[in-house]
Amino acid sequence: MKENKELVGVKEIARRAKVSIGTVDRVLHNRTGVSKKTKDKILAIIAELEYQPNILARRLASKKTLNIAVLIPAVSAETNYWKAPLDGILEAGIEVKPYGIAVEQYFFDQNDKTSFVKQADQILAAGVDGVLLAPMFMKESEKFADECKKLRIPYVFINSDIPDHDSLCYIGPDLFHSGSLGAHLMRYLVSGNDQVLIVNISKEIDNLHHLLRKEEGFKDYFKKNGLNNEIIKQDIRSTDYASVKKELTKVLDNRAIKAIFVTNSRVSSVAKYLQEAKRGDIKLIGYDFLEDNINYLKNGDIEFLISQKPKEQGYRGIMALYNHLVHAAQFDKSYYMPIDIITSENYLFYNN
Amino acid sequence: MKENKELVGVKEIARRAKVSIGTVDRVLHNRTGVSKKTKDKILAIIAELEYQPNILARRLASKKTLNIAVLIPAVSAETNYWKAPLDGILEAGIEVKPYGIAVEQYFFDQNDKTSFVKQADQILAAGVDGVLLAPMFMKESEKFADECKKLRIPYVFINSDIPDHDSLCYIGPDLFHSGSLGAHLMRYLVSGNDQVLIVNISKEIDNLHHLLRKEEGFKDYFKKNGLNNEIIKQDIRSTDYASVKKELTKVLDNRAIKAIFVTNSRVSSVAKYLQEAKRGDIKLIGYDFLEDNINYLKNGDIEFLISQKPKEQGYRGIMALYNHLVHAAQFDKSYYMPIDIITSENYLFYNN
DNA sequence: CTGAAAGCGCTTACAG
DNA sequence: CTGAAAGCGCTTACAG
Repeated sequence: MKENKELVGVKEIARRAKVSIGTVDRVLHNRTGVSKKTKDKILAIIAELEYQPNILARRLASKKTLNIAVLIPAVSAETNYWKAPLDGILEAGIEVKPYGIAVEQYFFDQNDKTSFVKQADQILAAGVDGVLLAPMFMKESEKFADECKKLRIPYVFINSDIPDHDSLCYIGPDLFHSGSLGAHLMRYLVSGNDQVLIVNISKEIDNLHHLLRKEEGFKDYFKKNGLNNEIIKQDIRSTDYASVKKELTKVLDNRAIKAIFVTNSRVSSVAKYLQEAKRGDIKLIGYDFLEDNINYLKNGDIEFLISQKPKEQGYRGIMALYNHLVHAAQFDKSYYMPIDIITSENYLFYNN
Repeated sequence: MKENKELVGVKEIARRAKVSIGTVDRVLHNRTGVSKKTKDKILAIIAELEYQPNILARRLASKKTLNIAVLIPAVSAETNYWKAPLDGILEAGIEVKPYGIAVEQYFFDQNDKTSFVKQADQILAAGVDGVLLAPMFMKESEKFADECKKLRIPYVFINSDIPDHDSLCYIGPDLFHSGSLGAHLMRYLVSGNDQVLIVNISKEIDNLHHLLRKEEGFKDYFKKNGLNNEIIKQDIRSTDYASVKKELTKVLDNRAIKAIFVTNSRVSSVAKYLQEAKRGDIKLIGYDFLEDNINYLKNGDIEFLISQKPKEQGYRGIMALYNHLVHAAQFDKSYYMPIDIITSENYLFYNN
């Protein structure tokens, strides 16, 4: 019963349509130079046979490799968060290489828009078949996306989204719910009227909407559940430890704060401060599976870390492009990552 | 600089060795009928060139498909836990199909060893290239594994392990740490001298070592952290609700239990009981992302669910065999799944 | 023990 | 607008 499947190939289509396989190939790829009449006939046969091209043969015969460009922040001394997505990208790259896909990285500096633009231009100049990018800088990213669109180059966003911008898809966190989960966990750490502190640490204004979105989700949870804890908020716009220390001292000295929610991976500097200041009584929740953070998690200085599979984001981003380019696959517009909770008891088994 | 890579193929090897490509193919596949001398010469050239076979061409030319057999419990009315691994298996199956891999399922009844043996025999009779199995029944699984080994059929264990049995690898949970995490979460729900109850619900003695291992991890955490809560344990060997109810009533009526840890997915029947008995004061932790459980999680009857990526286990199992059969990949002996924590705030984003 | 040829299902020039 | 041929990098008989 499967046997008839065996016969379905360009050859069989050509036989039925009484044309050569070259012509079949032309309509398969929507190339010009085929009369409407024969094209329609071939199309009908393709539909009838439910023809599925053999991608092995296709990629073998067409010697050209498909190029995917990756545009993400460089791993910096300041934060190695982007190491994880890069690992995922590299892993996927190895996996798809045998199928004729080449992945090339273009790194930019998170603190420098011009480096983003420069790299984006490089990609355009190189001429690629697909792009995976972290659209950190709104305006610049939109511009780049528009260029890609014009050139009919598919692109995928990871880590943060620019909605309604015709990306193939978005792969990353749902920030609002991430914040709500933080609040939910917070609930196990405080009671009654304990005061809670939210801390945003970032000097990059462009990214601030990330943090704010988490903050919203956090506050929403408390309101929705009728909790009356006072929630105080502190923005820290210099990321060096001295500044963090100064700001924290100021807030904590004047209040009876019982627990802190740090909206990004900088939670380790808060942990460091609490340790130094001997404030083990204050519970801490923060973000990301980074070595520093894990160390504080281990000794109990951090209670929970929330993580959103940074490695998988990179991996899936490449795979989405691969599946689109090679298998012409369709996707959901958004693929939200799970919101993982990491504690001292399960961090050993976490894999990004 | 990459250009020389292009030349590396059977043709180039044959040219250098001054033999035909047929002979190269023979040594590539370790077939008989090649003199030691030419074989050595070819091997040397292969090594020197760092030859990597083109798997596209390989699978295209060799028309035969590779068959992978899957031996797992059937999804039953009693529990649909195995739906998730099956989904993962199916997904992987679709993914590898274009590369000439066929995946076939063989289901057995968790409560009937003979069905396992029967299906195992079927697989042996069918003659396959690889096996993915859940070795629920120890002795029978060992026997089957030994047969596979004799026939040089690679096999992968999922969900539970039989150590030292030459499987290609094991993909599943680390049960002990899973239990410890349960205890860690429990700590947020109880205080001081609150009593804690562990509940095992299962009629299948074979699987009991699973549950016991989790129990050990749970208890170990309390001991290790110097907690003095009294831990009571209750085994329930009939899985119907009436029995669960009866047993729970008995335990709970005589004690001031503050929280319950259920060692498997049956946590929903405990939740049901607590709801009926209006014991919302008792906190509940259990296992697995199943619809019933999630419903109780949503209304707060269950506080935490622990899950270990059942779908991913199936997916990775197939992929491991695929990578081994097609790419001759090597693996770690054990691949432990992350231990995920699911709450009312993040279940929407969980994906097995 | 070894080689020469055909073929896997496509794509890519080239010719008309 | 269409066809015939060569070739992608392998494997598979078959012949010697």
